[in-house]
Amino acid sequence: MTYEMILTALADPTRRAIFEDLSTSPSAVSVLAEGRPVSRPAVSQHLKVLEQAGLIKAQKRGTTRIYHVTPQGLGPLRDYLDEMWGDALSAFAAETIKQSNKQTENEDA
Amino acid sequence: MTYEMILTALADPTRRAIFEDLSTSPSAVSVLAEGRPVSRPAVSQHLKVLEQAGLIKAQKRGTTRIYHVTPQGLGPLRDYLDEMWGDALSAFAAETIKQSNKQTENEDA
DNA sequence: CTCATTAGTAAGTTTTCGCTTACGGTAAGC
DNA sequence: GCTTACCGTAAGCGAAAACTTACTAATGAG
Repeated sequence: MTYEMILTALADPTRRAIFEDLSTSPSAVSVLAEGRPVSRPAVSQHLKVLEQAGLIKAQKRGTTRIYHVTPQGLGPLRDYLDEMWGDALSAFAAETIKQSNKQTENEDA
Repeated sequence: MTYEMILTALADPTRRAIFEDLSTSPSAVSVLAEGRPVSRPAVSQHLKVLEQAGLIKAQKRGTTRIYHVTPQGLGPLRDYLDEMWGDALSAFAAETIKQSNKQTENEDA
């Protein structure tokens, strides 16, 4: 939901790999666990974190649960990044102007 | 440098707060540590992680070191996000078409 | 030269987190 | 109904990470 949860969710390598897998095509839990060096419950726990972050959702079909990526899941992080990017640029610009002014003051003296 | 390092760097709340502070305006280490519930060495260690991720840089001035945000520091993460965003959308679209086809098959039968 | 200020580093501790094993719960097949 | 397959949850463990308390280094002021 929030960009903080998305960041912590994508910070872990295993969890990020699962998310990237799901970004290609939806898949069941046991299938996701097959190709990985971790157990199936570990994958389940990772899926829970990803789901709480709003990145994926489950779709029950019998006993199996098909997980798929949420289309706008990365939205909050994207917005946060845009905001920070703007702040960083303006902060850098402001500092450049500041330096320029100091330079001018020195020239004045 | 890489988007993995940026993700792990921004995942920690304290580190993210420091980065957001620096996005507003450059600051020295002791100043950054003042308003926070952690010690100054802890801040130093966080700054090291942020610097290795390419998000900030230091500027020596006497004994003090002024840290400032790198303008293009968030670039790699931004690129990664754009790529994942595209994948997520196309995966969702592909699944929608798949469902639509299955629906048509049922209608044919 | 001495002392004070600023900050990075080392070592040790505490906490967090990812993983495993074990268990419970639900749906399908015989 | 009984078994099998699939999955989430709980509890416990070990490794990683964040934090603290020293200590060391470098620069400026007196």
